[in-house]
Amino acid sequence: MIDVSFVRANPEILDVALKNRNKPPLEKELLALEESYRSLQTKLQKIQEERNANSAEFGKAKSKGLETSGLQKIMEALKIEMSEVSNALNEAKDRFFNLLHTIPNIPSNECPIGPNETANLEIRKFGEPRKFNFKPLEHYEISENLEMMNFDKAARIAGSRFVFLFGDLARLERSLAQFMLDIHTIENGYQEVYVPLILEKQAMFGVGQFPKFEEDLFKTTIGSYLIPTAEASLTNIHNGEILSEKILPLRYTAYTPCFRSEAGAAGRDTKGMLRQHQFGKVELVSITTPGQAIQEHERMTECAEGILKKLKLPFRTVVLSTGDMGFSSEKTYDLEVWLPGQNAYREISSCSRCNSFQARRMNTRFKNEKTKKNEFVHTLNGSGIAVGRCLIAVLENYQQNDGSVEIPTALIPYFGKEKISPTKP
RNA sequence: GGAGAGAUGGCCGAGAGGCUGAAGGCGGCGGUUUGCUAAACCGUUAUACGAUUGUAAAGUCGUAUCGGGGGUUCGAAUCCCCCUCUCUCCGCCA
Repeated sequence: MIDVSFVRANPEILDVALKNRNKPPLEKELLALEESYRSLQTKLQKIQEERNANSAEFGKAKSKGLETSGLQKIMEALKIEMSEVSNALNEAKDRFFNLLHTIPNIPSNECPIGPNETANLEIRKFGEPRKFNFKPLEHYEISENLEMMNFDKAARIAGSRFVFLFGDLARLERSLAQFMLDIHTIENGYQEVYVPLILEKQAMFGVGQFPKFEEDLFKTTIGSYLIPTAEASLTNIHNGEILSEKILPLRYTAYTPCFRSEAGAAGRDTKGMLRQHQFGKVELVSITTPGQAIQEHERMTECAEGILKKLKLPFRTVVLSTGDMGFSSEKTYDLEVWLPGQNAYREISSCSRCNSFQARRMNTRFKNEKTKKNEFVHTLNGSGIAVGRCLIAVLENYQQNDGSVEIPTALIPYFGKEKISPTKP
């Protein structure tokens, strides 16, 4: 969540930020709610102070065997007043925090301002889209010809937006994940983590999934939620902790399935496995000091880009505009991979800098060595990268005229052979 | 799932209605002694929020916090209820 004292000290900034995110202004309302809850809090504290003083008095009088009925009357009156004020305070607090918790992060001024993805800014491009001497197919056409990807069978038993991968395609998914994890752990210094896939409400709140985006999550019968990304599990590793500055930055990576209800996506990307309720993703998370965050963001983005480069998949990197950014982010780079079958660049990784927005929600701090004060850490997350979409990209970019698919050179040691061919000719 | 025992500061651990934000120890920080290190000794050492002083650094006062929530009481770390988690034993199980 945002820092309210910052909002108070810097008028206008919040409303401008909200406008850039296509949201109505809230600053006035937020500050008024805060004011009303603060004044009630002060009032309650004064009553408590009086109560404590009288109570000490009462104890002394009692031990001396003095008359206490007068004091007792005062205390009883105080008690009633206290419970009234405290009820009012709780209501005011709820109103204030309910609003605060739904306010998105304030975009950095490095971000292009614009209403949606059309305002995103391309900052670099890698690779040239391959020239085909035949009409490139979409990934599901290639896969169905190979008879290794099946949506009908999945729909029959799991519903829409699920998929079966068979044989070499299942192996491709697995080898891509292993390839990515090896690079991030061995070359990029991330620690591999095996994580819970079901998290409690509190943890989802910490990373900003809750309460505003609850409908995007799958809820279990015990009231917990399936993770929509390993970011949720990894970022929460240090939930509630005070870290030593010396150990920062911390870098974590995990390969997990991700579960998304895709509540608002009805009708979008319904063909193929571009948008599924369940997909594999290798995630990168860094926890840093405020001073390290900007450089770490660049580094993390380069780590994600490195995967696409090694696989020789053409892509471009864009800075998301204010209107296209996620709730918790102050700046986001998207990597968009070239899909010849679609003749378009499509998102395959998203690297976000969240400053203290998540840390404040999780209450994750570090002790500043110089000032000896506890400060909120900064958190960053990025896909390193989405495995399901990467599989699509490999299929479409490496498809051959005869229906087979070549395996990128860097992946051959993981995949075990150089080509995927139809099982039955 | 059943039975029992627990949860106290950075860590260990006392406290069993008021004098307890909390003994003692460890660790950390500052200092004295010292050729250096070590040791010894002395001092200091929670967080959040509010009010207030100050240009600021910071100070002063107050409130809350002993796993979480509720209750009893003039007053709760301490008594009662509910929940969560940990440990031990039993059952079940990849």
